[in-house]
Amino acid sequence: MYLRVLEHAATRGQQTISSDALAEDGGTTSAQVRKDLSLFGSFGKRGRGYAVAELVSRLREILGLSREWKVYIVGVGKIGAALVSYRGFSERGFHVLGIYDSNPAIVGRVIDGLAVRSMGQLAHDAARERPEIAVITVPSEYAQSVADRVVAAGIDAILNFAPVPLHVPPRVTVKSVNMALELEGLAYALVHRDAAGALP
Amino acid sequence: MYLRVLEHAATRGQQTISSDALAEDGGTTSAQVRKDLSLFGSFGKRGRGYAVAELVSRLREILGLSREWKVYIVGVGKIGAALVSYRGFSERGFHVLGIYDSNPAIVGRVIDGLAVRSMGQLAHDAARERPEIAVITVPSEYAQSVADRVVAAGIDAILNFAPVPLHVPPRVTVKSVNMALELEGLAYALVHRDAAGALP
DNA sequence: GGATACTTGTGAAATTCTTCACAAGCAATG
DNA sequence: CATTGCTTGTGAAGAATTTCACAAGTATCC
Repeated sequence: MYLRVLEHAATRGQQTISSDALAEDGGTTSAQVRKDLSLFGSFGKRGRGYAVAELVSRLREILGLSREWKVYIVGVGKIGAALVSYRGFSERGFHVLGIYDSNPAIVGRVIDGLAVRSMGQLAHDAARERPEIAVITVPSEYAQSVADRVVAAGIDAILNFAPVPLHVPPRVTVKSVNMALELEGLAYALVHRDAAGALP
Repeated sequence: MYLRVLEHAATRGQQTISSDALAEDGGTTSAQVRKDLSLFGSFGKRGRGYAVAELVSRLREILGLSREWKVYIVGVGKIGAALVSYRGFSERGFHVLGIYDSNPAIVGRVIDGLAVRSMGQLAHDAARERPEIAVITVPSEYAQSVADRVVAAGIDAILNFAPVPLHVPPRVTVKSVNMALELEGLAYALVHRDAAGALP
């Protein structure tokens, strides 16, 4: 998130930025900013703040964004298809090079220049292309079994859009995006907004 | 998340569930489950566990899911369009009744039975239809100004898909879904998986 | 009906995260 | 070159969250 704020500051031609300004734009506090950054090193100058360009490249390095990542998208429903051409991925060096679906009516269809491959090919393709990340956008009921296949294919990172927790071996990292859950959080906030001590 | 696990258990015909089983399926610990639920009351029976059906309805009530919520989607790009017909929303009582875009080439197009309305209509429509929630799926650079318009239209809850923090008055609740950020978290995990003390 | 096996709810302890607050460094100013 | 105004980095304090651990309640079995 800091990286995003910093990049925005850079496009405005800003040379330096204080922890206070970074906090303001990022929706946190200056102490938090300084503590967070101090985890990785000492990037600022007292009295001046942080050099925007330098901090951007440091953060890119730390986050692992100074290289390309190969991504498979599994599940070509509405969401999956939308993600294939999502700017936000390619902008950050995430390169989608394979998309998969189990539905024969969808296999072969071309989306954004990429032909949908059949699930059966996944293990074989992965052995050759060695993608690091799989995005799972299949219905909840299939999410776990798809995750198992992805893991078996040697992929160690999963971005899960299904609203169920996935069980994977410890070498695999899973991050989940759960839109319905967030909406439910909003419903909760709306119902309890007047009540004292609402859940954060 | 508990609700989802419970509903799954219910479809299997399960009558009761222990905090241990709930934790296992939900990816947490039994103590956490009990503490979480105890915040809202005492729903279990010692020696038995929780009655699945009862806990489901209690959680639905607590989360504010025992009613319908009216939702506007603002920004009909790939993601926005995909969300219009996203099952996960309607299944939970979130009813999309208006979709908006500023692009005249898109306004009027029908998606899933719903005509895209122009941004200019938003305030007027909202005064009549009184939606509770707005989903913002516009490019980052417009997200804040769209949020301002949504807030001005009297909507108090925002689900933000743009990868920037939104600044809103305190009466408004914002939840963000940040797919690119999660992917970056995966990249970080991959880069640091062998290093000791990786970021959680 | 007593023994056994489970399981909750919850204080207390442990851990993690956030905020405070200030010494120390840098830049601008006169 | 001293003075003033900012700003970082970081120990220490404070707050929040998670885990531990166990008394007490429930069901089952013989």
